[in-house]
Amino acid sequence: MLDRKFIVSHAEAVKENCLRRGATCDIDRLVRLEAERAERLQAAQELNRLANEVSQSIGKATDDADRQSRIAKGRELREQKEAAQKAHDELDAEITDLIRHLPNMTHPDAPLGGEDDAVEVAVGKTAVRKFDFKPKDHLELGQLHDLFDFEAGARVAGAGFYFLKNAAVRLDLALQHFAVTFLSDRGFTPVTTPDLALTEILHGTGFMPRGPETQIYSIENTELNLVATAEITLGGMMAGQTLDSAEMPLRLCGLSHCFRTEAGAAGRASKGLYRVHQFTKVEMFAFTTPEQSDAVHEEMRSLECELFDTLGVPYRVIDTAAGDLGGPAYRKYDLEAWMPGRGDSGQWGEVTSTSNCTDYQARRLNIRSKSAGQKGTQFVHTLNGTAIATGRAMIAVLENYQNADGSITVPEVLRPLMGTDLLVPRAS
RNA sequence: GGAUGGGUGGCCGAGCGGUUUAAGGCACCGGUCUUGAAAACCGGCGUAGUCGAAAGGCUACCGUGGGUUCAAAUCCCACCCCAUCCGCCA
Repeated sequence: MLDRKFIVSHAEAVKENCLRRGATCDIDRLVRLEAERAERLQAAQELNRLANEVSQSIGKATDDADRQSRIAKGRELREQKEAAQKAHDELDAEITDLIRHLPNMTHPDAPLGGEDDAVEVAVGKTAVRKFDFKPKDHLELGQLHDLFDFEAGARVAGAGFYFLKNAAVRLDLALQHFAVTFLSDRGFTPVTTPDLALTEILHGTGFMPRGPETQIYSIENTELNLVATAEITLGGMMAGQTLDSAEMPLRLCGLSHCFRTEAGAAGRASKGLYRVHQFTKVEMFAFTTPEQSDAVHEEMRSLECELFDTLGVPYRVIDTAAGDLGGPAYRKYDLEAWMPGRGDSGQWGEVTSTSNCTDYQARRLNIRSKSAGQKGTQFVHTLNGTAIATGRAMIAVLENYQNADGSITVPEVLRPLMGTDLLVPRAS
């Protein structure tokens, strides 16, 4: 959520930003409503002040008649105050609703345009491999090694759910373990998080459950929702808190399941594990001061690179264009891994994403920071970044590390965790 | 899930319809004193909104949300959380 005063004082910039990000909002109307709200607020406060004065004078009334007349005056003032307050509250609700739909401002260096205008800013250390055989996709490899059961997943929970089996389970755990260990060693406090969160927390992080196009599963008759990412719970962890600036940046890495309805995604390239309703993810999250957030964003990007370099998976990094940013993001980098089995002859597929949300989430979640010896507080900045989403990482590993005979070499860093160097196809 | 007791400023803790401007203490910050420190004494000590050029006002906030009243930390209702005991349970 943007700051009201900021919107009013930078109306043109906000308008332009909305245009760039493909959001529609009548900023002029918003500015008018806000001016009117401020007037009503002042009126209500003034009436309340007068009413308080009268109330306080009642104890000093000299006789009963005097007392009764003061009570009558007080009652009248309270009624007027209530009316003014109600007018204010209605405007306030309307304004909040409008503001809630405004996207964050955009980093000046973020590319302009939409989905196709992302700029490639780096490539990984691992070269895209030239196969001297026709590489299989992860589903074919899964068949050879008995790794997945999508049919059973569909029987149990519907299309988009799946069972991992055999080496896939060990690979899933190994990837989680690798990511958690890697980040723990680099100053991130590992946490496991709830897989459900209150609607209010979803709103605070910029997710909109219960809309027609929602990506979120909700639990009927409750305020609970299955989380789409640990970003929700990690951000919510500090909701309403005031953090000590000296302790920041506060770095966390959270392990959670992620649930997504993928509404509207039908028909898009989504074979196998690529686009599913549930997966497991190790997520980085940071609370920083405003001064720190750009640097921490670069740090997260470089950690994501290091993770995939260490895994030996080829990837490229793209700087997402303004029109393709989600609401809360000020800037976003995606890592796209090379997936040899995707499309006709391999394609890049998004495996991680890191966003600097500046104070957009912190304002809704009311997360502030305070410096010793300084008066007042400020909203913190929040950042998130995927370390490893095991489903998509698994696709990249399986497809890139396959051999002509159908066996799969285990990436070196995962060997101690998997207990083997090579996955051999089951006897058919 | 049942019973009981609780949720008040950074912390402890009083207040239980209007002399509260939330007492008092601890912690913290500034000062006096001191060679320095401690002690003692004096002063300060929350967050947000709002008005003001500033000084400084004003408004809201005593777990949360409603209600009663001219007036609520205080009375009423609902809910949440914590503690202890019991039950259940991985």
